Amino acid sequence: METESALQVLTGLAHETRLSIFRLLVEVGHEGLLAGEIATHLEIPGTTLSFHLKNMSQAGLVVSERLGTSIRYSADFDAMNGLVSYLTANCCGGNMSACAPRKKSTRRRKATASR
Amino acid sequence: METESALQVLTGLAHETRLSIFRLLVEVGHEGLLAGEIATHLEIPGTTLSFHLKNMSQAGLVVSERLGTSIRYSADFDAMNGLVSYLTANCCGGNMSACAPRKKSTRRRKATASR
DNA sequence: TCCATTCTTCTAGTAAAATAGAAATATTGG
DNA sequence: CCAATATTTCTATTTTACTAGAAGAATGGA
Repeated sequence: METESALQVLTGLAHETRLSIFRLLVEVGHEGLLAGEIATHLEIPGTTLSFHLKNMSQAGLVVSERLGTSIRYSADFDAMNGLVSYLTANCCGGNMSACAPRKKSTRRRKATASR
Repeated sequence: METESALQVLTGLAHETRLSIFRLLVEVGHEGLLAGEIATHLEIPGTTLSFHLKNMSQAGLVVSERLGTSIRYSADFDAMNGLVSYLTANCCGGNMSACAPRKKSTRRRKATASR
């Protein structure tokens, strides 16, 4: 995965509405939902939904199929799975074990709590 | 992980500069880099870097430690790992195997736009 | 063909995020 | 205490993203 597409996937999820859409589609599984069903479920206008679905579709987060006058959308896990590999590529200069979730005993949080 | 913090993590990575920062810190490993080293490496002004590091710090993507007049930043994988679980939570109504990379499915449902 | 559905694109207005200079802050050494 | 260094916060400006109404396009039925 290239930086460009990793950014698309991240941007495709980094919005409250789009994250809701994705998780909803993840929950229902491969059969997905019709655009209208998503709009009703999340209570957002169709035009707004369409804007986000286009974004997510280009990012590879969802796939669509037309069914009559409706369009069925479903989550595509491939983009998300690829993202994780991308984020940890060349982790710790090749020493992957250092990237494993650290144990609590060795974890160190920063002392200066910003915000 | 809650939706709010998942969004913070995603937003924390969904920007070209911040993604570069994160991957750079992932590569160098636990020892991290000083803020100034990051700025030099990525060729961005210190104020811009600081803006992004604050963002990422609040998202839990990086941790910092002061070393004299410098501040050392390093990647924290916990937030990213938690994100993946969050994204696939309740996947396919509990049928996790359905989330594995899929084969070409011809399954199809009747187009009823009810609800 | 004409019409009702369903969804998308167009468009313009609104909101949010990013940039970077100037000023401020924390630290250490003299 | 003062100066030098590294970084952050403040601020204004610019850029990008989101929203949603109106209009347009695809589909299937009568």
